[in-house]
Amino acid sequence: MARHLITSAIPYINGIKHLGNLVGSQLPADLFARFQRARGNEVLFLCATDEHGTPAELAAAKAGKPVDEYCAEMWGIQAEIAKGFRLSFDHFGRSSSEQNRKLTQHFAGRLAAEGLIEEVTENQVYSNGDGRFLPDRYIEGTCPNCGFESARGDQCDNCTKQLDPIDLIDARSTISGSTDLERRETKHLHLRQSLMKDQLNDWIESKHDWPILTTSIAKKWLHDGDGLQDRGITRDLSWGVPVKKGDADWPGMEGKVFYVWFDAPIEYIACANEWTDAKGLSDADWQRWWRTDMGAQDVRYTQFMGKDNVPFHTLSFPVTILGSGEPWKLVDYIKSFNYLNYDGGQFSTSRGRGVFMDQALEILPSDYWRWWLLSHAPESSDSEFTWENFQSSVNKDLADVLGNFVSRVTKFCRSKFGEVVPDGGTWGAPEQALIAELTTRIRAYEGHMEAMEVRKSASELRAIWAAGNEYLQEAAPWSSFKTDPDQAAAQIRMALNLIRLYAVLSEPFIPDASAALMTAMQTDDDTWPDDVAAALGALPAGLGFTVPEVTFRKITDDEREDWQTRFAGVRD
RNA sequence: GGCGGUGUAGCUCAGUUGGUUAGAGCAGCGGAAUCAUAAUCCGCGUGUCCGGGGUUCAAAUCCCUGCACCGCCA
Repeated sequence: MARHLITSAIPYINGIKHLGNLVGSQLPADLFARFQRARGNEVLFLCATDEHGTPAELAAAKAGKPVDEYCAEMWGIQAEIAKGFRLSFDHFGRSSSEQNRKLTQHFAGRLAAEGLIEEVTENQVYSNGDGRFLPDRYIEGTCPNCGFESARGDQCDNCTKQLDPIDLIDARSTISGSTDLERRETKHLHLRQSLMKDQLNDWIESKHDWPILTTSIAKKWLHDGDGLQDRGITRDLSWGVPVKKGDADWPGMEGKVFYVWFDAPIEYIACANEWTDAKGLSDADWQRWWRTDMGAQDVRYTQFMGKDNVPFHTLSFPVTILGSGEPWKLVDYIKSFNYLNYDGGQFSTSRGRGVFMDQALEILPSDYWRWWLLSHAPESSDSEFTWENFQSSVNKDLADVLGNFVSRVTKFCRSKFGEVVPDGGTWGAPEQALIAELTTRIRAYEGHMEAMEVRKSASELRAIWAAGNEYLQEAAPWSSFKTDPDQAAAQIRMALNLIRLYAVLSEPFIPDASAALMTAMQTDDDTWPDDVAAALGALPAGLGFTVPEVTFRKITDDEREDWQTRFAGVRD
């Protein structure tokens, strides 16, 4: 039995994510996790919220709440929505956890001991009005170059000139508007990534089977310009993991915290510890997933993320892992995704453009979204969501091809044989041909799922559904019933078994519908069809079933038009 | 500005290391069937593979160049 450690990029805490975020990491990760579980493998699937940093502080301030309270609340909301989408995390953690605090400090201590951390004195802008240092992008003023009035501290959006915040005319804090700003010296820690450039390069170069998107982004950052740069890993903030060297204080770093990108990926590990703590398990139970000296040597670790997260996962986090000098599990495969666009433009969190996860669940059950998003996952390039495409895909694939198959089979059986798997008759050439085709297709499906070829998997699954309709058309039990009821019984018995088979195969994509079909067929036999012929005999003659309610309803033109206008505008 | 990505049928997209008449799903057209959520099944593609050069026996696929759209710039 293989062991799969699977993580999805952790979503930032300040608000509800849109469908583009969902399809770029959590959803395909869930697909893979569900598939591996269905194959009987051991899976630990983790995700969490990324909670630290200035945006969280500002969002909390805007909501009029203490930041920890705000984060706890938003975590609850995100966790609830994740459940709504049936994301099957073994644990949904928080980067602000005690476990992550300790582990982040531990890694910092190890990296310091390995000579990978450098203390650097910098000049940064301090706002007396806010009582804090301000990151460049929270400073605004008039551009000394072009006179643009709301140039940001790092760059003027009008003339694109790179700026130093101190050069801005009438510089002010965008947080409070205060103009009482000054330069202050402050000390920060830099992670010396550049020292590990060659090691990282060798590692990336060895990954021939990774998506080109992943390796090309990693190589760009490794080799662009002066090559991989060291990065500051601390900030003058209060909301974050306090800077410590393991358990020990870090002289000169009092009142500072680690920068989010340092502690966020460590949460992948800490999350496993949160999981064992929540379950009342021992440390050994999470370490066997994360420490190659404590049982993780046979673990295969796969990460899922959008392309914007690739640099952190291919370079920064590996520096933390490798640089620690300890036997932590390094990622084996990084599956990255391009962006999903919305109706001719980008999804926009700030402008409220597009469909957000909570809104999606308000208008349709999760299976509809899961199917469309996964079958259109932006794997090779950016892809696009349009309501027309969503409507036609969902109606055709789910309602017509799969849903109607279930309907026609169960209703025909009910009218001719009653709500029970009919007895009599035997398989002939059409059945053997069907088994042969399904065997070929199911093996292909498994291959694509194993390789995380999401779109290809969806397309193969759809073909497997269609094969049922093709078989019915050829067997025509409504016709054979008139002359040879036994033959019709064998044919419909086969068709009823196809429903169970489809439920098992489709579960990673559409878990709710799958469960409903299993219930309707009155079975809990979810054995994977390694032997297709045997799988098609799982429901024996005499077994009762119920005709399911409409498995997938259709999206009407009126609904589509309504949603189209509703989600084009601005979200409150 | 620098870097990167994308540009293939009306729509959404496949096209591995260059190699037979460039493919799938949807939409459209024609037919079959009537068990079913008017669903299903079968058949049907005269596409400047963004434009222009080049390499090659052979390019959607490699090189140069132009255009368009998009993203990133710590």
